[in-house]
Amino acid sequence: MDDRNIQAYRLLKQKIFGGAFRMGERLIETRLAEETGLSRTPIRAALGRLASEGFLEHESGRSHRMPTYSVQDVQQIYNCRALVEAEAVRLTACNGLAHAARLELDALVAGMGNLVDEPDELAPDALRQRFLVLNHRFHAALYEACGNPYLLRLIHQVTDLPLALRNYFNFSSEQLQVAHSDHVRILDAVKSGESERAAGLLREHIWAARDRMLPPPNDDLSKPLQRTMHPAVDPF
Amino acid sequence: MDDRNIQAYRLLKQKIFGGAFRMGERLIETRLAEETGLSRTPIRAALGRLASEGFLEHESGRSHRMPTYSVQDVQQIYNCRALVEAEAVRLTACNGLAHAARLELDALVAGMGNLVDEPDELAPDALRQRFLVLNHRFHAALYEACGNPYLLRLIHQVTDLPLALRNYFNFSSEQLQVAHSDHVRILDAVKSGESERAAGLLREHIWAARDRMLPPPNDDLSKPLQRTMHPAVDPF
DNA sequence: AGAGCAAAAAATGTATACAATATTGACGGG
DNA sequence: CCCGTCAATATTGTATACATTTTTTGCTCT
Repeated sequence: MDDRNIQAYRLLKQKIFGGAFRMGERLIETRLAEETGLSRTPIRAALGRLASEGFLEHESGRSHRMPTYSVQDVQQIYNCRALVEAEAVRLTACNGLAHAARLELDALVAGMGNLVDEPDELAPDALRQRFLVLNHRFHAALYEACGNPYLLRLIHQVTDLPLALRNYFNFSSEQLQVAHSDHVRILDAVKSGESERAAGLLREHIWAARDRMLPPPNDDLSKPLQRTMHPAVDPF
Repeated sequence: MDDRNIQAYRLLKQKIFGGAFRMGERLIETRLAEETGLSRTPIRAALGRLASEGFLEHESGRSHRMPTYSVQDVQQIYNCRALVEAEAVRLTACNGLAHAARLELDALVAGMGNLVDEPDELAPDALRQRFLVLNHRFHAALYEACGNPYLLRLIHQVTDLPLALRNYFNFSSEQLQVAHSDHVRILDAVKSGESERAAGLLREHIWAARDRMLPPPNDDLSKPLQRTMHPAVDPF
């Protein structure tokens, strides 16, 4: 239909998370409107919403901007992730998995297992991208069953942010292997209802991801990050 | 000067948190525009932002609506509060309080102490209102020093929501007294750097508030709440 | 009466014009 | 040569008009 509001929001979110803008770059309404063929009104609404969700910065009178993240920012975001996601998985383990959820999680884990077991079937970049998408879906599916919609809201705020940042880090295939075995253990704990263990494992999993992101020893943690790669996949 | 966007946002937020709308009520753009003397554009932007922050519901083509909260919703919101606020106060205790923050917190605690010690100086409703405002500021100030802006963001999302709900619950003066002594103990723990104890006390404090909100034994926890009082104070 | 339908009214979604403000670039003085 | 000032330009903020959709109203038929 002509819900250009939704269209504009989707388009911009994809561009943002696809790495179309550099950190600190200005997102100019008129230009975006021309590029997308929409008018300024829906573009503006989408920018406002994205800013309110924390994916863009905005001060009155000036353009919306892509935020600049430092290593410290990434660490703080991952600390938030560990907090809220561990609680969600704890609740999920308490509630028990529905049949459909169990099937989906098994499929996602199997998919990631295939990727790490056959690392030569794809180019390294493509492999990483596929893994990241499956990884994101796996985490989302784990939390979906937690039963607290307000907690889910919080989770999305801090889990979607790192997606925009994945363009700034590289992962070795060993790291993917470790992540995969973490997932297996976490899912096991959830299936058997060991809620505290599941929460603990997940917390460690996120903390490990946080620490892995530390670039080569760097004096100034508040310096903006440098980008390392340009993928173009979106998990939405 | 004429940032009507900000004006509209403030005005609507005050109306929402001041209890101007019933649960489920439609917020009609043209009417709000007429009432406030602003045009539809800034009203619309403010409504969109408030919806994106979770304070209003909206589906495309229909009016923005005030959400309807059940007892279960309130419980889930308070569980989120306990989670994120306990972490924030833990961090604050680890970091240590700056001088200015310590003064402010002492003043707020003293203010609440005066209110509960002299309960007859004011009408019960006025007393409750003043206490709630000081209480909100106390909690906000406690978390401000945690050093993680992303965590602060999450906190605001779930701490501001119950403000809109305070119109649906009553508090006895004994409950205020208990809350006050909780605050004293929490602040003590923070001052002496006992981070885990501070976090634990705060978690219990929030959980107690959650359980206090349970209305008389009620079979259906997912039934919408009934309002009980009509204050008009805003802590923003 | 009450349900179903159609027309009227109301409200939202979108585009666009204009005003207010911020940004850019050129110019001149220190 | 760098810095500040001022004009030119670009961009955002706001109002408003119109198209589209939803909601209400009134009527008919059972």
